[in-house]
Amino acid sequence: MLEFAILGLLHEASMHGYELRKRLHDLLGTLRAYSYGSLYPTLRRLLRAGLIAEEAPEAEPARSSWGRRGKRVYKLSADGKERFAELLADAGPQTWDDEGFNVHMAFFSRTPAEVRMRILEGRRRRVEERREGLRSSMARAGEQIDRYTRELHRLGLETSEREVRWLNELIAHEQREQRGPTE
Amino acid sequence: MLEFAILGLLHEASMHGYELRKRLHDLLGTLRAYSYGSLYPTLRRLLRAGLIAEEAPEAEPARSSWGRRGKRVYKLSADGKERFAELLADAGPQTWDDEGFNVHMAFFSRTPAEVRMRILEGRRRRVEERREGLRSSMARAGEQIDRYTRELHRLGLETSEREVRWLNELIAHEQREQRGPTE
DNA sequence: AGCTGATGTATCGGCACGATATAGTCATCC
DNA sequence: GGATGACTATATCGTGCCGATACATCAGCT
Repeated sequence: MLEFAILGLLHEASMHGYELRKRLHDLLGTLRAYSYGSLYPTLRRLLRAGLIAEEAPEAEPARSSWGRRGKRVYKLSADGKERFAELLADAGPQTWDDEGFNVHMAFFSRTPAEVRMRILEGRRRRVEERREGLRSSMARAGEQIDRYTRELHRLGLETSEREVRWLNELIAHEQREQRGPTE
Repeated sequence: MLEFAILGLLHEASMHGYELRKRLHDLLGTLRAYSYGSLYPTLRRLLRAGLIAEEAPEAEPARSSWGRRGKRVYKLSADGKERFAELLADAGPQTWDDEGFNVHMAFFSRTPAEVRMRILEGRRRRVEERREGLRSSMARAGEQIDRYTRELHRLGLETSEREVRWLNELIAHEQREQRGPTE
């Protein structure tokens, strides 16, 4: 997932790690941390795999003897663009869970319309399952259950219901666009 | 966090791994997976640490030569109860994030009242921060931003606002209880 | 000149994950 | 009676992500 997010951000512009992390943060809110403990190892992995490359450091010739460890700027390689396109076209199970859905949605404007639709519908199914799970768990043992757990379930249920409605609106909008994009 | 959840569940009743996992699931919904890949290693860790113990297998003398690998039933040890009490009394930062808060709230009826209050208030602060982050990010760049990202932020903002209201109600309820428990 | 806070790269141990293997039990259906 | 499949149950492997921490650079302030 981090790989996908990094590829997508570098697709917009070349960046160094620190900036990448900030962009990840306001892309995903506090949903995920994506701290340096995962960012830098992933960056190295992508480098080794040849999906990203290090940009030349602007002809700045070895300032001190040890060099200033200075800003490594990463850019997307041709392979990386291809890989990103593959991931964009994917609508598998990992695209309906919380973090996967958020990341994919952040890149929706570059996602093919029918893939968008499948992701949206998959996500809806997933949230509906959660909603039904909570409903039945609240119906079972209506009284004897712990007050705090009940409150927790109530909030979860309302949140699921709202998300389903939100998804319905998005899906309806997509359908309208597909039928008559210029109308 | 898993450690805390396991200790809490075993505090109610002795159980084997499979059942433990089911109970974890309807405790936490689909928020966390807590698959066997984390459950069994954690169980072993707790065994080694002496916080839980294996219950005697009911005098069933080696049914076949290799034995039926049968049900390992775990129970809380004295140390484990102590450890659970410590964790119950904790209201640190990890109790305000999504998974931590959910687990702690599930054991709220066994949590001291003032710890409950501190957790609730900490959680509220956390959610308010998220809410403010989303608000400012929506205010910044009001137009130019991607339509899908905007929708994502809108849902997140509404969800945060609802959760803050929900927390306010819970906190008010706690205060009422603390002032006049029997009224 | 010295402090502070933001920028920036990097690693460590540990926790949790999904996938997968293995195996016993029980009901159902042909 | 024996095949099939659903459920119960234990266990491990590789991998990804986490928080904490360390270490540097640099701009602005005082």
